[in-house]
Amino acid sequence: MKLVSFNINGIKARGPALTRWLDSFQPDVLVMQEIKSVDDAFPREIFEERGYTLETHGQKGFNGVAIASLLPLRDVSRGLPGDDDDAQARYMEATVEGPQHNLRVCGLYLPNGNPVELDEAGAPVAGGKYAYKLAWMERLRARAEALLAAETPFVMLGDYNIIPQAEDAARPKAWENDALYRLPSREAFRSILNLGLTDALRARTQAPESYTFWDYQAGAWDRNDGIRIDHILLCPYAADWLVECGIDRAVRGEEKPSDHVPIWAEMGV
DNA sequence: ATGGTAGCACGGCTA
Repeated sequence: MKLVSFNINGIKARGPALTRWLDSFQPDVLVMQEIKSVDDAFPREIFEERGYTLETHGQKGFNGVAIASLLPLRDVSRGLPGDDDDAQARYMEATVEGPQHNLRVCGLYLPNGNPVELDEAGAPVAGGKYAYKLAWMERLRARAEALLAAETPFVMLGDYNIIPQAEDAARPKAWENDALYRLPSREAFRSILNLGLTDALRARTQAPESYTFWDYQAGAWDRNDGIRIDHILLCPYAADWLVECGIDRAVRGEEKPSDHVPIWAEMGV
């Protein structure tokens, strides 16, 4: 089964590029981020004409996630547990019924967190975007812990907005104080990994320049000024089922691309 | 310190 995460940066603008990629790559399960659409305005025909089941969790203007699957989906849930007041559409889950195993697929769009607002003691300002990011990551950690405790095989994949290590950025120095890379952000990501999850890409390659995002600005793609922020994290069961993992970098050089590219995992489920 | 680009939706925020 080919499982993919792709931050498409706006479903209404991405139609042609997305359909070209869908027809060539033919993912079995696709989780999308930044659909930037309400559910009713999502052009479902892109997927339904190709035989996909589509589940969306949208909001107006920003954010929004979706799951498309050729395999049956059940028990779809929307929203990350832990804060009933969180109105941002950034998380959904569905169970994919594979021929051999069921897999809980958790699609996520982790908050960017910029600008970083700190008080005089250096603590994140309550109500600020950086505090929201860290709180969201703690909720994600708790969700992973709950799935592990239930022994539910799962994969958490999406746009994490986290650069895990220096080798995951072309210019790490430039990101030192950024919410995507500053130490507390990386520590929060590590604490999720340290539950026993596997970074699928790093389990299969140590290749340098394994980037998934290049800014539209300042010719970042032409200069290969990229960062690795889209990740596939596997629970121990899922890590055993991982066959291969890669990044479809060429998509970034095609016409009217997203600023992210797909990251995929071949899973023996 | 700013600007550089893109998306949604049509003004300004988000990234």
